[in-house]
Amino acid sequence: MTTIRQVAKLAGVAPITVSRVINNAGYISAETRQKVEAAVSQLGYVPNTLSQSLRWKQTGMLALVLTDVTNPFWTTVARGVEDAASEAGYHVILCNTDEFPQKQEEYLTALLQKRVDGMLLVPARDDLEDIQRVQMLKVPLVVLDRRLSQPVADAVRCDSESGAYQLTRLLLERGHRLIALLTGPEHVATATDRVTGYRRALRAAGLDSDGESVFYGAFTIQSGQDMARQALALNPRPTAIFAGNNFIAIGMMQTLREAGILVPEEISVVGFDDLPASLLLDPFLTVAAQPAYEMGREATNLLIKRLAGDGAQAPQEVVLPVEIVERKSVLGR
Amino acid sequence: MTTIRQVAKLAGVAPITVSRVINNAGYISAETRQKVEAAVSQLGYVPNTLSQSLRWKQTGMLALVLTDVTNPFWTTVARGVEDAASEAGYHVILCNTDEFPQKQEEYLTALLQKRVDGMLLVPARDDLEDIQRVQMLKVPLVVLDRRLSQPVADAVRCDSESGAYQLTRLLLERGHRLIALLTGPEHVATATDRVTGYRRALRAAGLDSDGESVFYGAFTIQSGQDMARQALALNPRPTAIFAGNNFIAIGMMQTLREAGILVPEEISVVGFDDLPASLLLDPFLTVAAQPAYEMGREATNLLIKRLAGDGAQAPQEVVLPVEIVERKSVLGR
DNA sequence: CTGTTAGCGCGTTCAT
DNA sequence: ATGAACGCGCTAACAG
Repeated sequence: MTTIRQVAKLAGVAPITVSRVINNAGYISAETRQKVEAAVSQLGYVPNTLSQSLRWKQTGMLALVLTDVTNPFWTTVARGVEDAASEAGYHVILCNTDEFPQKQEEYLTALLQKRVDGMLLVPARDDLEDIQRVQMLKVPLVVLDRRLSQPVADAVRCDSESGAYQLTRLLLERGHRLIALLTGPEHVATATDRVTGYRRALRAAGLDSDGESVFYGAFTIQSGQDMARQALALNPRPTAIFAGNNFIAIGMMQTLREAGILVPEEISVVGFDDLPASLLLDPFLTVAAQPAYEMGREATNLLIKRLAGDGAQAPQEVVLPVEIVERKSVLGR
Repeated sequence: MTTIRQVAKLAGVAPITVSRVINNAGYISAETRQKVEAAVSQLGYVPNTLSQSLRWKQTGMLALVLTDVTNPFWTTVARGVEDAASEAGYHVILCNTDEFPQKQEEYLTALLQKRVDGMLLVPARDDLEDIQRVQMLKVPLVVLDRRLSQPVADAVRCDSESGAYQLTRLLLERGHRLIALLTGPEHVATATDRVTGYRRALRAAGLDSDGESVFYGAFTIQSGQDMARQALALNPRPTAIFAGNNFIAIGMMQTLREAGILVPEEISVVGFDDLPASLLLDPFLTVAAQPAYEMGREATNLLIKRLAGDGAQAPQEVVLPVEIVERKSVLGR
């Protein structure tokens, strides 16, 4: 590929002059500019960002490390990140960890080596090691979606606890007293926060721990199926099920369908995370909807603010509200 | 951040020795290796890939330029790309063009400047300029999903024409004679190829162009709604509608629902692109399903093969078969 | 087995 | 308004 030097030679000027033209820096006579621009287009010169980054000590790249873009929730978050980054002139590298801490570690290492300017991370575990490694190198990092037990970094997430509280309360108000909660892994805050909100609602309704039935699993369809089966085997059987995320909800619904149990006539259900309205012909699940796109945007904007020098500030935590969307999957009793 | 020189100094060796240890290149005595590794971990040294890329003339980055990750079809393609790239040690930069040629051009420029090793492109238009600009710079490029009128580059796509032919034939065999096709923009091959397949099926069934009704629009829900409304206004009204992609299908279904028209009792419908089974509780649309994940993988592997030096070969075209999945949205008449 | 020299492509600094 | 020298961090090529 052409270099700045070759352009300079053709234009009969010094490399630095070409550099100035390209970056619109310093004073350049109209005439020289002409010559340089002619040479640039004649040779099809494309500036090398690697070299620029090396000098400028920044790459214009952000990393988004999440669990799985295949989930529409994350897709939407990713789109929010991409849009916000793009507006600020950044590019985004996307990485899927599939919830594996090891993949996360490998990606973080690679991204640090690539000298990304900043990172957005959905932590696979509530573990500080990886995060602190990044921070040690002064690379700004925003934790996305999941609360860490130690608030060591900027974070943007939704209010899982409140959402779970509201959903549970909604069920309680409709007269349900046996509500099963199917949630994610015990080491993931979004899973446990939803348990907390659920419990708080039960307590507030005067139910003690006998009224609880919480199943921990994974945020997957398979796990949703499994947990739903277990919940249905309970005696007495729950009159309502609360699915801890969209995939669990789908798995749960599949199990209910197979078992021939009608929703909401025979059992009421609610879920966390909406599926994009666009994907559903007939949205019927009552859910706590998280503002996924905004989450992506907010997090990215926060990150970019840090990059702009807002570095030494104390970690900031942005908690976005969830919206309860009542549809057709809950019946009173 | 720490540099190789600082590590070298601490370890009491030359920078190149550190380099050798890090890259496992050349002969290094166990003792020296020890010292270097100690220094590396003591300083928390992280090699700078930018500099390496500058020397090695490769960045280990691929670009995936597509229209919109928010569409589950592209999400799945993206995941295929990511997985294949990751296995080969590449990272992926993701860019959404939203079908805007200008965005595409801007992204390509930026990606060339970043010296990505290769590109996967879903062209916003059947236009050669952007592609040739990339090729001029000897950056391998694979065209994804959409056939170009000139086969100038490697390409991986599905057999839209055959899929459309089969779907149309399926409807014809069920006795339908008035079949409306709602497709994408006229300048996008996946849209027009589906028209071609549709026409071929009609011809084969002995129907002339009077039997045709094709609507061109966009691959969006909104457009699907609009085109469906137009199709329903036809006199006589079609007995079947063929949606040219998943989003058009969703829009179409919404319109049908609003109009109170029962599927398949009052009208039969088929679609192109499956929605991931995982997202649907009750898949009922008969579709031509494209192997999205495999498309992503295949394209990436082809690209990587080119990167490995298989460069001078003639452009290769991989056409993947689509699978007709019969479900519940078609009724005979 | 280890080190020296030089250069990847570009931009800051200081001259002119 | 333009240029020369140097360095960003790293490694290939060549010593020794």
